[in-house]
Amino acid sequence: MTQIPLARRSPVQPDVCNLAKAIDVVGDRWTLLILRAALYGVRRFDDFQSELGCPRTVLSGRLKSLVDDGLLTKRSYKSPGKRARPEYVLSPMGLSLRPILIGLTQWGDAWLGKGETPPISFTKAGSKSAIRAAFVDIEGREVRPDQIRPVLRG
Amino acid sequence: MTQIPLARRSPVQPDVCNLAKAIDVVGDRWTLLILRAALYGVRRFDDFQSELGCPRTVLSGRLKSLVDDGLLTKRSYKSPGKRARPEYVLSPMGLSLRPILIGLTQWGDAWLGKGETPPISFTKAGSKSAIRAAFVDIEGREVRPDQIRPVLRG
DNA sequence: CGTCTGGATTTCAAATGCGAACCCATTCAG
DNA sequence: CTGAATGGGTTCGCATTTGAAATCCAGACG
Repeated sequence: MTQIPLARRSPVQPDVCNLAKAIDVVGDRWTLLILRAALYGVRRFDDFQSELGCPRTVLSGRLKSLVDDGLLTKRSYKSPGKRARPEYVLSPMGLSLRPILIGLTQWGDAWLGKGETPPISFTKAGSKSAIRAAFVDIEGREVRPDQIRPVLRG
Repeated sequence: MTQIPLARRSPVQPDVCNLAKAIDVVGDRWTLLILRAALYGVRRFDDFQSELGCPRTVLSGRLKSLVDDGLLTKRSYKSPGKRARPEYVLSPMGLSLRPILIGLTQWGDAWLGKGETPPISFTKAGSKSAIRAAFVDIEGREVRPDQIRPVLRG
């Protein structure tokens, strides 16, 4: 039961599509795992490395791309008595991916979690009930998925 | 100005984390591009291929994984006078990724679109004003990003 | 001075990727 | 019946990317 009508082609060419561009930037296993860690507060090369267990070459390359693309900012930190080291923190551009990664977490909870209680959930400050990713109209009221309509420019 | 406190490690081990599991399933350039096309209504092997321009071997493999993982359903279609062919349609599991891909589209519009009008946008049925990805509480009221608090199980 | 430590680059085998050509079953045209 | 066309793949080499380990490098410290 698919509401999506058959198409031979997407209505938007991949080279104009910002979704395709976004996939180019973040659509990679390691890149997404790096962003996941960054959103949890990881900032340092070796911390990323021991968290991800990925080759240092790969990590080094991905961090560089993420900095080039503007998702991470490279800056120095200095613990007293140690030499200055770079750390990688999320820029506003990177931070604004949070809703998407939280949405993906909840998708994983729903479909891959095997019925177990999710290890992490999200609430509104001061409240105990969970929040979830959704769509809202201009006044901030929820729009159900089946109410969403794509509109092509033209 | 990062509100995220420094962490040496994510609070949730990757092998328990449903975000990490989700990334394992969809965190791949081609996989995401396939899902993008599928959400636009593409269903057939050659249509995917000519849209993505990816090697047929890769496409064949990714479609197989997506079917195995439950995001796509393989079924037959038959145009009159032609022989039966398989087509790949989104399952409910795959369809429920829509909000995430739309969110990613809007992220791309905001950060990668170079100020141009996005080629595609989304509205609520019957309305003309755009909708956006956000968080809502249990009653469907928007929660601002700075109000979000993670809660660990345990 | 020599050592330690966090951050990276070099090296090289193994895996994955790519592109092109090929295969297979069916349907249609002559 | 023969032969081309069509949609959906697989096979085959080669190029790139990965992975794991070893190495390098700069500054603090004893």
